[in-house]
Amino acid sequence: MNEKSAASPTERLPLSRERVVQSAMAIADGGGLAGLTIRSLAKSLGTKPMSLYHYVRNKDEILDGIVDAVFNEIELPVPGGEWKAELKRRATSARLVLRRHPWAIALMESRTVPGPANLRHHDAVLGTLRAAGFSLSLAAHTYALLDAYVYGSALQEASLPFDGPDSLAEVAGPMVEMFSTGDYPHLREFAMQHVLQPGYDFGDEFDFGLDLILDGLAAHLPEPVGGIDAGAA
Amino acid sequence: MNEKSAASPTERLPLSRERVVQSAMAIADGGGLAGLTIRSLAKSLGTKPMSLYHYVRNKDEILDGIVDAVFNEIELPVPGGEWKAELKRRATSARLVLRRHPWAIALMESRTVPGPANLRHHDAVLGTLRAAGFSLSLAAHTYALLDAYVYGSALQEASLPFDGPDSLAEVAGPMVEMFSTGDYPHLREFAMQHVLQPGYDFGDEFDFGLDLILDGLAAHLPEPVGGIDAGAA
DNA sequence: TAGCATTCTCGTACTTTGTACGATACCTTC
DNA sequence: GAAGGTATCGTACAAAGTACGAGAATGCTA
Repeated sequence: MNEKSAASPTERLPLSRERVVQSAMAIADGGGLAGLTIRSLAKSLGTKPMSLYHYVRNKDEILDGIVDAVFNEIELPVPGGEWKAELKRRATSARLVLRRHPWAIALMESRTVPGPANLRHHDAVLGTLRAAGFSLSLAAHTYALLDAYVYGSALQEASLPFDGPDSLAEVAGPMVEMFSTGDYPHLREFAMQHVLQPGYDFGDEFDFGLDLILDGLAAHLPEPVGGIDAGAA
Repeated sequence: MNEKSAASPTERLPLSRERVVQSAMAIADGGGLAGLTIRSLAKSLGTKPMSLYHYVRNKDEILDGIVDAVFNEIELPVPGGEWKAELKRRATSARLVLRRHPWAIALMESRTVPGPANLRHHDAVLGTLRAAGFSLSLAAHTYALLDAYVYGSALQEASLPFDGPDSLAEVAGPMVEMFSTGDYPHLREFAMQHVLQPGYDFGDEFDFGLDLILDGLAAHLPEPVGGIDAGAA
């Protein structure tokens, strides 16, 4: 009865849809999507499972919520800025965000109703492209290409058996063993001579592709009229 | 006792790991990953849930199995062939396969132990690149870039709310409504003037990016010695 | 051919999960 | 303080993965 006022101030905050989503993200970050259950979520909020259903219709709505929260973390490009730099900044940011929340990738496929952050994001990218003189058609190509690359890169990184150059050593043993059978000669060469060499970091691959794509896109743009300040003269 | 011989020949086939995996794929194709349960799988095989556990350790092993089965459907590039054509063929094939089995994309992120078809696939791609004169480092870049693009494109297609130019009309209504608020002006323009125009097919975006990437890669290759049949003269 | 061992099948039951239903506690407004 | 909405949650059920171990089928040896 009166024990409510004695609890920590943190969990005395009233429940809200926002707190539910925030907590859900924290759980997914810590224990993956599998660790996110209504019960674990309720516990982390200091409440009981059924209380959450006052703020969300069902678990799917929570998933939609955390996906949109992820989009919210991605830096938006600024329409009117130098398009290459803007797109690179947002791509790099998106990739970092997805690395921080790898569970989001799997979710994106299943959530078909975009949230407001998602829409805002798309709008900003399209705005940047249009301001830089991209035709609608070229903007469509560009958007599809860049997004596919960013998401695909995130997907690759998420499915790597290691997590940066350090823990690479941990899987090196089994890897070498697997290739010792003589099958997969090229994979073997690739692993031994390149990936397992000191200094290799898969994360570095990202920039190569991103630059290649951006440069390729630039070649598709009509000549900038002025040539000094990127946009229009 | 004697009712066994009366059943249809189809379900009289002895159970096997292969049949389990095949059936699991069929279920996932038909009803998505959510429809694939041990119970539904057992029923489709004319048996009972626990019988499956003689052939697979657990459900995860089934998921690993169907992911590798998907890789098995992708056309391998032929090392020694014209690299651009080979890579394009395998990328196109991969994308078609992933469109046929969209559930595979979500799985790829979670499965970290590659199956034999997966390894064979990687080996063939690397072999093709090496035979074409790609350095290990450039091969790594290329592999990461192409795979990211293919998987990312598949991910995009899978999360589209529509499924080809036909059913696009179905979502046009809600789309237009959503944009009528005045937010998202660029998205609005994009939807109205481009995506919702007759003839637009998102599937066409794929080739643009693929060609851009392949052309960009070609520029990174050292000059081909002969110059007749490899790259550009 | 008889007996035994191995392989395969599956009935039962426990655990974890999402969530429906309805009761309780709380907080306002008169 | 009574009334009525708002927020919380106790209980319970259905669906799913799978542990356990019993029974049936099959093959192998003598």
